[in-house]
Amino acid sequence: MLEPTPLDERKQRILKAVVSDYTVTGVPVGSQVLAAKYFIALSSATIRNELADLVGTGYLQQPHTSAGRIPTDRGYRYFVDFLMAPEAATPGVRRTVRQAFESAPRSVDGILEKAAMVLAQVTENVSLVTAPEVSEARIKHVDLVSLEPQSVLIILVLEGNLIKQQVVHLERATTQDDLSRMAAMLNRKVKGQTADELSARLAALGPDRDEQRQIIERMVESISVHQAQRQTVVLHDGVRNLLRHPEFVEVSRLEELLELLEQGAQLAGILQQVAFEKEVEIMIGRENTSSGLRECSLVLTTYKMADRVRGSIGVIGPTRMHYGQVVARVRLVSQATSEVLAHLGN
Amino acid sequence: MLEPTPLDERKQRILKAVVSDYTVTGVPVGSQVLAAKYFIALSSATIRNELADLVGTGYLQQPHTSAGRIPTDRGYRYFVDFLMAPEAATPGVRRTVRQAFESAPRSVDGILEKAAMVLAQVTENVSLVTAPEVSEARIKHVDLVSLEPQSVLIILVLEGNLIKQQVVHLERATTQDDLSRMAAMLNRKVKGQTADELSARLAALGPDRDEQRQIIERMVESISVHQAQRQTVVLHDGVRNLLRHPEFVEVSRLEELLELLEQGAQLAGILQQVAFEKEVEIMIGRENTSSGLRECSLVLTTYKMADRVRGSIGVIGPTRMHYGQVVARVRLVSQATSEVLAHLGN
DNA sequence: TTTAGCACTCTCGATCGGAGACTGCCAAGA
DNA sequence: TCTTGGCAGTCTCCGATCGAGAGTGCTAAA
Repeated sequence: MLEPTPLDERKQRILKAVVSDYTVTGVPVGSQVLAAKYFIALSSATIRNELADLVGTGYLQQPHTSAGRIPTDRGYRYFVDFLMAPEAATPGVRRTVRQAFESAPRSVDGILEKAAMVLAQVTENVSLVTAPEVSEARIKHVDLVSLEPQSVLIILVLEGNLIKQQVVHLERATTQDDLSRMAAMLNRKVKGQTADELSARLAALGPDRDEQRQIIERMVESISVHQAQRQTVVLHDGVRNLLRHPEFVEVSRLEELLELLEQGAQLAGILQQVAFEKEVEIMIGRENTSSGLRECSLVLTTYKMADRVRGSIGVIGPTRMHYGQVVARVRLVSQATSEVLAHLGN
Repeated sequence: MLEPTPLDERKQRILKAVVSDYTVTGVPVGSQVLAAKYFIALSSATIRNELADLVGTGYLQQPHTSAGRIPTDRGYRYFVDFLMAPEAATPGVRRTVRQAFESAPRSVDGILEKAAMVLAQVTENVSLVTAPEVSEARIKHVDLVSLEPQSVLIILVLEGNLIKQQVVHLERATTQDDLSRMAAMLNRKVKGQTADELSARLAALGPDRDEQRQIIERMVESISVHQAQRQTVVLHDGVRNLLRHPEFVEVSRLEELLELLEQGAQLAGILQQVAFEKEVEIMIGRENTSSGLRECSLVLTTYKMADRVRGSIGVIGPTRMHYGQVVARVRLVSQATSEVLAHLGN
């Protein structure tokens, strides 16, 4: 890692111009283009000198000797940290997002799916959405349904109207009437508790009351962090958008990325760790530990749901992306999603 | 469409050899290769004559004058209808499938997801799975949960332990106690009925009993055909497999296909109409109405669940695929899926 | 009906060369 | 000291050319 080299104002303007031009055209940008489009007062020779410096300090690179310059990961990082102008989503985009949610089904899953869809659409990249983290969510309602004599379906309604289900096997046959009574009792006992609280109380309960204990254990399991992590679903949409980017003409890159998307677990890990601190987190190229993301950037943020519950939402695209615009749109969709989720019950 | 030309036995053998060789190598197969590998008794010149005939009758085509022959859609169709030897899945594949389901979560969605995953894996193509068609499924249990004073969550457990949920808004505020009483009553009334029966009885009920009527209406809606069709989810997996096939090096084809997969509705239509008659339905190339499937083949069948309920499962791949093997594996996964679904409640 | 022989066609890959785009460096000018 | 014009050098890209290789269709003989 190079130590942070301070950039004087002109170098900053040149770096900014290179990033801006390159993200739009996709072509390495040369000194003449810069002089003509962005720095009429300067000659191309002067800009060449500056460009050589920026290459030396690691902000830019040349694909080959006689080509223009393109940003390095470091150059993009400097750009997003210091140079990027804040952008606002255009009215057209706002309308698209609003309309998308209008046709969303009134369920958490349905809304998140719509969010993934519209985010992919407006950013023209692949969108990612994790299911909400529920280990701290309070339980709102429990229901027990007899499937077979010794087999019970547990239905949990959590804060934010999120529904979890789990099948449990009992040692003794139990009728639906028994189950209904048990459900009524459980509702009195567990309502308003979180999984953590429940599991603490469970430990204090002792080994008696077999069926009930078994059921509560399974309830805890189905909403605990461990479980959630193991099978966290990462929704994604918009893979077709990637095909339009010239950086994916060689199929091998696409293949790595697809594998990452289809297996999900590794991505889930990245999404869970990240993005709970800053408002929007950007990870550029090799900053990602995953080798499949070597030439991709992630723009991530979170969405909220019933205050305590939340998940991650964002996009993944080539490092050469219009960061300002993507950030604005990711933020917009995240806010809209939170809002729609908040109104779910009304 | 050419009228069906009868093929003598030697032409059949040659067509079969061309299809077999081409599906493995991916290279147009010439008269010399055929003579050497499949017809030692014949000279290449004889085979050339036969090949010319097969081109004339539309079973084969030449990419260009000096290339070997490849099957046309018609050639593939003849092959799968009359020439294809039945194959059985290998023990290795059987084991893979069995193991995949062992780690599946005990829910319909989870099992179908696993099915899509393992089918993509063993066929090395894109797998497709529709959600089960539930309009004829009997209702097993109803539960009503108060989300907000005027907002109720309906939870329906159907035959096969399939869970449907729906949010409904009431005109009057209703407490959870009221809802629980109503649920108990509904359970007595609607248990064992199908959506169709329920909707018929609803019509006879008259306009009184507002809340209850509203709730039943929504129940019917959430499991009726129309609703199901509108939002039938088509699971798919294994897009990365396509990248390995040389027919998808040009990205435009991939793009069309991805769009079809990501929007889903059109595919859902194809999957629903098809494959309820024969055991395994094969659609080859231009037999598909969708332009995105011009150069693809579908191999589809159904899976069962609680007898009445069923959905479609299959794969989509390039027309040049090993049909015998794919058919065997699609059938295997479909059977395994049905079996696992049948044991869901035990 | 089958086969050997042969001329012909087309693709594919390698090679080559020129146009174009930029650069780096140098020396002169502000 | 910074800037600039000039210029030689380098590299990619594109199109043309060419030869090898593969495979065919046709013809005439078996």
